[in-house]
Amino acid sequence: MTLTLPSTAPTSVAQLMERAQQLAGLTLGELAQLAQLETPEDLRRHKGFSGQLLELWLGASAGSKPEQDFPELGVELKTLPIDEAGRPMETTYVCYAHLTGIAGLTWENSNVRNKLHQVCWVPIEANRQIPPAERRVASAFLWTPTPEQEAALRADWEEIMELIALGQVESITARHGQVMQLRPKAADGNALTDAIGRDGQFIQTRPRGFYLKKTFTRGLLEEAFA
DNA sequence: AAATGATCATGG
DNA sequence: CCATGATCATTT
Repeated sequence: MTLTLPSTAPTSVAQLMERAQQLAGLTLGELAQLAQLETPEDLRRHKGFSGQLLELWLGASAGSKPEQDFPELGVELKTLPIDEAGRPMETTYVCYAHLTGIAGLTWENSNVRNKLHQVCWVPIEANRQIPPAERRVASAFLWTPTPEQEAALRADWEEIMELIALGQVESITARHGQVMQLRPKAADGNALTDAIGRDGQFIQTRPRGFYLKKTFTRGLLEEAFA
């Protein structure tokens, strides 16, 4: 059978995962060609290529929205670059971190929890030695945090958000958090945004985002393929 | 070698 | 600038 681009969003989680599973074993080059797209020689200036290609193949709504990729299904799509041993090569970006107006924000209504409540992970071979076009999509899997995983995510989120609320954002480094960290997330070092300063006043600082640490996503791969 | 901090492209 | 898609590249 011929693989064709979906014209509509999946209507069920099962259909989404079925679509994802059909992509396993194919290369990014093959998927790009079938979608009439060019595969970049390297991802240096095309960092979002893999993710956007998979969005297309799974029927995710295009564009940038602070919501899930499949809002009707409550599912977020994440590609996960893996090495030859099947381990994550990079941390995983979760979402932008608001640095002001966070009073009353709780884990339950946070963007992080919303995004990670249900994720369709699509591992992709990503060894730097393999040209993007030859990288293969691996077996996708659906994940919902276990109570233990959610507790760990929540603890990190609460620790980091409290520091932000207390005006300590500039003292937060990627070393904070056991499974999730806060790191710069911007076009360049000149980007600045409002944050709360040490004395409660507004300050300008580099925009930040939440990222899942590799040890965490490595665990997800292990439990999915154990 | 691994991890942290920095950066690239795109659309609204 | 915010937010999406992430990976790059310098520092440890």
